[in-house]
Amino acid sequence: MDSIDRALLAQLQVDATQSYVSLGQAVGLSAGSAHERVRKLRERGVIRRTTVDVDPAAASRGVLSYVMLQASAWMGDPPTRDALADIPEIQEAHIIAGSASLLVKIRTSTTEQLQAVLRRVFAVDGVTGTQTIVVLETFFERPMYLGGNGSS
Amino acid sequence: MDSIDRALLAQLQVDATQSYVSLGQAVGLSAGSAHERVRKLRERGVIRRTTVDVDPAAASRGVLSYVMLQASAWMGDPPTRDALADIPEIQEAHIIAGSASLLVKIRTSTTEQLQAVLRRVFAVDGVTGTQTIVVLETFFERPMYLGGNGSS
DNA sequence: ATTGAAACACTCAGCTT
DNA sequence: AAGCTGAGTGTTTCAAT
Repeated sequence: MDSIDRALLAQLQVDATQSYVSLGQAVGLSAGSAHERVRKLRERGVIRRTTVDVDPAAASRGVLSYVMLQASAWMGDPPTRDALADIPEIQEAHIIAGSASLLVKIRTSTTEQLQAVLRRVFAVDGVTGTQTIVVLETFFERPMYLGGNGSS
Repeated sequence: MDSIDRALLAQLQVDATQSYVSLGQAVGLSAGSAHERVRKLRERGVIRRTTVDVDPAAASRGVLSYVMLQASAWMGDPPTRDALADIPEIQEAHIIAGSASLLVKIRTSTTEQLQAVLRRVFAVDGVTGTQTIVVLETFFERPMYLGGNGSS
């Protein structure tokens, strides 16, 4: 992971459809070398996948909320994980430090559907309470920053 | 936006590198027709961009936190937006309903660097308080669910 | 890391349903 | 309007340097 790899990642974050010729130009490498580096980044799992960023509103997922879950016991185990993963509207699930135990990110089409999802969340073993944060407007959502310090 | 478009989006979310031949096979269309539909999805902004999913740990961004900001005044305006956007470690910023005013997602390499970012956040005009949630472990982060109901 | 060549995929125009 | 087909172009991919 040197500065060229980071530059390649930054380029791909912005546009993963560009050719290896333009990728190479952007980082000062031939197309073949750029290709080889990207191949290795994929192989090593630094690049997890190439994906498409879908507009939530266009996909009828205009309601975004974050829900903090209180738990009666330790919930950092596979059964909890799987129970949450079974709820498709949950996009992220994290174990957190602080007064709650878990934080989940939920996207639904309406607040009615959010309510239905919350009902399912409440039914997950160990969940004793929820605190819901509804997003009114998203300022921005962007790729992870790769600049600044980088080791290895 | 019919069921074929949704199937195409679901396919691309999982793997945006696949050929239009395989995309077409997955949804029962020729490569040319699949291509034409994807082109229109991009044109209409349903597909915002094709990007690469980078492993945060590999990119020295292993510390994930969510910070809720209390505000002394309305912060839903461009100056606030821009001030937050100027902090590269902030990956998302949302206006929220509830006791706080804003929610931001921050990725840093260390908790020390998180502290430095929080100092910058506190310096943003109108911010009167912060509540930080540090993620201990991420269960999962996955693409937005596109199934279920879909209109238009 | 580069080069060059072969294989492959994308792209577009014209045609059909 | 939407899908199919086929030819031409550009890109990926790989072996040799």
